[in-house]
Amino acid sequence: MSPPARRTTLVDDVYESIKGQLMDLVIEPGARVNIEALARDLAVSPTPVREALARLESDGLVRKRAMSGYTATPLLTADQFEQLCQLRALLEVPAARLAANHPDAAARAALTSAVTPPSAEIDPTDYRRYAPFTAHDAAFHDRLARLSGNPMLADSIVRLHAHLHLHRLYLPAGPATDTVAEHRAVAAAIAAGEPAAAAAAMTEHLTATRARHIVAFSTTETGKE
Amino acid sequence: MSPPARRTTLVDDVYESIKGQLMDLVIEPGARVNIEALARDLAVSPTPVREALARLESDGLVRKRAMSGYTATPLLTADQFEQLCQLRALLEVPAARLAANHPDAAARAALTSAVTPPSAEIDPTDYRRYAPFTAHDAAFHDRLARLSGNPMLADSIVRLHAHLHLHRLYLPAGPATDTVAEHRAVAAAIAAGEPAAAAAAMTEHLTATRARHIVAFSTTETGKE
DNA sequence: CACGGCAGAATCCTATAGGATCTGCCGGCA
DNA sequence: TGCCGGCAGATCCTATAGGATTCTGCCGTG
Repeated sequence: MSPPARRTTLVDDVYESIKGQLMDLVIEPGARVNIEALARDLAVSPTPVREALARLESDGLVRKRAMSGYTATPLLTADQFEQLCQLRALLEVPAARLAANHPDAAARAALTSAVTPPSAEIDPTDYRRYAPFTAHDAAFHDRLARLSGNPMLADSIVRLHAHLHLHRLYLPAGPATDTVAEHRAVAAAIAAGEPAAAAAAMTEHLTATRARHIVAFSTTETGKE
Repeated sequence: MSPPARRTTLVDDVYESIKGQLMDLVIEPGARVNIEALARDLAVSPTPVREALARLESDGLVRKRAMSGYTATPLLTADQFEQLCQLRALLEVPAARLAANHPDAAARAALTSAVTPPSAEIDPTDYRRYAPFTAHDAAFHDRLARLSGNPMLADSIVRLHAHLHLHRLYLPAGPATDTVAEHRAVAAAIAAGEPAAAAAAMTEHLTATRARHIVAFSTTETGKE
């Protein structure tokens, strides 16, 4: 009965586990990732660990140097953070516009329920057991992205959230109440089916978010590549 | 002297090789990917093949079903192709605008030299030994994306090209001369440092490209997920 | 003729072993 | 003091083996 039947592969479990450790900062940005040590921690062999790391590399969460192993992706520099904000605006503002045009009014309204920050409503099977609020924020943006009706657009957006998340854990940032209020404005415009208002609210939110986070770079500058 | 010194990992070679086979349609979309068969072909063990496939999965070129192996990602449906075009417009039009604002005038002008379709100028070390023209098209868009000055934006754009490429190989599409002419217009606007004109030219190009390719779906509809 | 079940083969997934490479430390020399 | 070369330990990369699971073809039954 020890391993009688597995409905999921070890590699998948290991992948989620390592991803969680990276998101929780158990493995700090820039730190070297020891394959055998991870394998011992997870009580598996190095083989599935290597495969999981290969996937995480394509996700941009770790980097590989030939014959030298993996390292956790370092934090973004100030320039890179600016570029990330710029890219978010290019993707998420149109996503909000599209979501407001979604034909299913009920689905649009359901987004409003996602703005309330319930700390206990987070799916425990998901890998997001880390800092509750930043996970909630990511969940809201993910739902909105999927509501755009363009899965490829949603994937591109979701892919960016991992990097943002790491920075949020390094600073307390501005008051969460502001973020919730901005989310509420976006959700309201989408529920009302007003694309222009939704786009404007999202632009406002992203601008405010950038302002809340950019101050962290003035004090602690990593400077690393 | 058999394997005296390797400056690159076997996994990297295998990754590029499999990617090439997918791009060349040696492995057809939707086909099952046999790990051991690939390992025999490449004269390596299954271990590096598995690791390469894990990376390709994150790239979206293959899919994994637990306990059942990998399959090459099927061709896009008509809906997905529309979504891809929409996403390209969101990313590449701003990229053209940014490229036109690039401070280095020489770099902007260098893009113009990339519009000529020299079939022999393709880097042989690159994995793009497949259909020459579509590779040239991808190279042009890649260079333009990098010229935007936003590496994250460029990565998001490049990530979309793989899927587009597969479709280009399934149809002769419209005359290549049109594509080259459109590229020339985009490059000229960027070289001249005119963001609005560059954005307009890119919009035109993407619209025309979509029109050239969308007709292929009316005849052969895969219908698969 | 259609459908469900079963045995064999093929394939996948994980663990382990061994050769090759890199990193850190230590002593010698300018 | 500062720099360079070499050795030991740790780590990585690849190959191979074996248990577990899935797929395929065949047979029997309704």
